[in-house]
Amino acid sequence: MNLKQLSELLGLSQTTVSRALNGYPEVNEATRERVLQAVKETGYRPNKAAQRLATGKAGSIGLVMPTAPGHQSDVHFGEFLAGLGEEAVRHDFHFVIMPADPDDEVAALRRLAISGNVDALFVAYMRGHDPRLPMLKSLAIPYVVHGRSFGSEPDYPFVDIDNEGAFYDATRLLLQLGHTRFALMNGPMHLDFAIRRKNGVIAALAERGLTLDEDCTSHALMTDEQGLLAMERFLQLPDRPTAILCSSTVLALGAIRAVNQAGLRLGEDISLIAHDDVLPLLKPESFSVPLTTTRSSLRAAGVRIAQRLIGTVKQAGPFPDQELWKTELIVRASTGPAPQQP
Amino acid sequence: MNLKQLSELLGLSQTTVSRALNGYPEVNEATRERVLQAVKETGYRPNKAAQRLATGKAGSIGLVMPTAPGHQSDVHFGEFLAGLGEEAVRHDFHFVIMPADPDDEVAALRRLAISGNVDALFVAYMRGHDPRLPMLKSLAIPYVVHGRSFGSEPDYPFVDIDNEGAFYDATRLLLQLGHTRFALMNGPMHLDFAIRRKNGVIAALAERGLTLDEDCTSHALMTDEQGLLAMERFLQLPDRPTAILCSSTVLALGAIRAVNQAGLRLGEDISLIAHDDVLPLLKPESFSVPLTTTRSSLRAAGVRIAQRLIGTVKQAGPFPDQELWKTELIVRASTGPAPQQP
DNA sequence: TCCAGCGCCCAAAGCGCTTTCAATTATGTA
DNA sequence: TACATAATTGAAAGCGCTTTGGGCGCTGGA
Repeated sequence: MNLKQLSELLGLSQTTVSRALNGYPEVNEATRERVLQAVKETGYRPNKAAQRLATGKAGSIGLVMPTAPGHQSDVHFGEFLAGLGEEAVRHDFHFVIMPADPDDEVAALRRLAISGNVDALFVAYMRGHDPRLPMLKSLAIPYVVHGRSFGSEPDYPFVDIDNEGAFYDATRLLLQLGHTRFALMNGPMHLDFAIRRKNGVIAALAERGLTLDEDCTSHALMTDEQGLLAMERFLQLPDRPTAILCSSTVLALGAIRAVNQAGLRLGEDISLIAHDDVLPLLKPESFSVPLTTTRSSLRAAGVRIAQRLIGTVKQAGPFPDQELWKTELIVRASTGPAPQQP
Repeated sequence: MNLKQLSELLGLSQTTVSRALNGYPEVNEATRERVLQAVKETGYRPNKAAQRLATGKAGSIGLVMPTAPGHQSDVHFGEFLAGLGEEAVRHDFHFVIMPADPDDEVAALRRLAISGNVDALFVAYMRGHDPRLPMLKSLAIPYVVHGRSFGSEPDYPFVDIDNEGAFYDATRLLLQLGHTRFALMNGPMHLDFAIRRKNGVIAALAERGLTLDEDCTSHALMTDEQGLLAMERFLQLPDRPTAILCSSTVLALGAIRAVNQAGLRLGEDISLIAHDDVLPLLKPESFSVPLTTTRSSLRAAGVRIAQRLIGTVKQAGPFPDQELWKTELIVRASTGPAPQQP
């Protein structure tokens, strides 16, 4: 059943039927009722491809999913998707996911954009001086970035959290507790959030005349395994740190295993603050020693970005271009006073 | 730049250019070269919507992502997606993800199918007597099911693991170790894999004249929290189980926390076998007591299903309709002889 | 010498929808 | 009554691609 058949069945023109269905005002209410009734009876559904060809709109937002054989799938990504999805479903939008080799992201994003398969793009895993930014700007398709790109002029639409502030505050808390030897367990070095978090730590330390040692910094994928490895390294240092800043509860999972294996007590021998993306799988309050965290829901960010993207496509009012969310610092049992010097 | 402009530029007809691009044989090699060259120079990309309208093919596979405010995002889902993606990227396919309220999945799937946005469907989270099956059969769009539907005639294309066999084998191992009091920590009761796993346990127990107590069975979302709760319940039973079968390493995570909190030792007081979907986040060998598991990679299943789906769309040879993968039983430290009766 | 057959290429007809431009009728207004 | 105006509806022109049904010039066997 297509438009033509439907209109013949109703004795109307395709024009009128189309208008009736799309809510145009210039069609008689009685006629519209008839059309709607017929749609119900026949189960007619407009052909999306045709609609798209005619309007240029696809009703979808696109994103690139980094993936490759051997590429670690990222829990954070799934959670973010759930947020996007939650909002998209309210507007009858869908996603087009273009899987791509992480080395090929710029090209993949461009392909996705000019494929005409999507109305808007969502971009994540931002890096410093991210090469996707100039590309996106040249592309004339709406987009929102999750995160920012350190070193690039912030003249693009984004939703980000105050990573620097979060880690600054966390560090200050540990300083107030008397800690002086710090370590940072961070995400991959090239990622924007990692850069900013590190800066936050450094800034807070600098106020007390302290510095962050290279040995006491790790940059790695945010998996529990990497957390374990990094912590083992820290613990073997001659003058081992007592205060750990950690970029994810996933990293913390491994880190804490290392602490336990070393026979140390979390919250006493070692204080740890992790950033909590509010992953349903890893609740900081369910850790055997509940975790002090800086918190900001990844999922909520997904919802918000979807809102902005869909709103823009539907021309539903202006949105603030740039949003910087504050994080919460939630104190639990994994932080305590610095142990007395032996 | 569109086909028309490109063909004018080349002094050819649209027909010839189109054929040259799509690899039809009836075009002169020299001409084809010229066309390809021009494409490179102009950066011409065919409009997907138009292609789709003309051919009816979309180059995409669709799936429904269950989501809702408050709905737990599922790590397993993300991992599976990564597998699908890995294969899709090799064939320049993409996904269309239709987010849907879990209560609305049948309708969402139908919408997706008739939207014309996808060439094939992937279906997961199968239930007993799954209502999506008859719907899919009536739909004339290729699909592959991940899992099966207990109680439905197995006359649909699927990739599944031998859940019953896996849990049968796991139970037998524990029986051989002398255990007699069993508990099963399962996924949601309505899901197919949960039903089959339970049956596997029951079958193995029956051979020794044992039964699985209702009190010793839990059905819940596969989160660490639920694992904790279930295990706490088990441990409070007057005659508490010594052998635990567990449907996921995620559940095991919580379960083990409960074991530790109760001051019991895993592999001695309590033996536990979990099913391992090979989630990168939770490696059974990295648990403080390495986990004995039944193993089958979720990601590999994703790759395989994508292969079949894409192959079918591209008419690339016949595929076996139904694949049942064996799982591996990998013994580590979380299983040991049944403790002596006090 | 003829004509079937082949190699290449083209015009034009869709695919199913939206939207512009116009036409027709009904409604006021002078 | 006459004419501008609003209210409805239609015809037809795309959107950019694929594909059908020829057409034209050559070659080679009869």
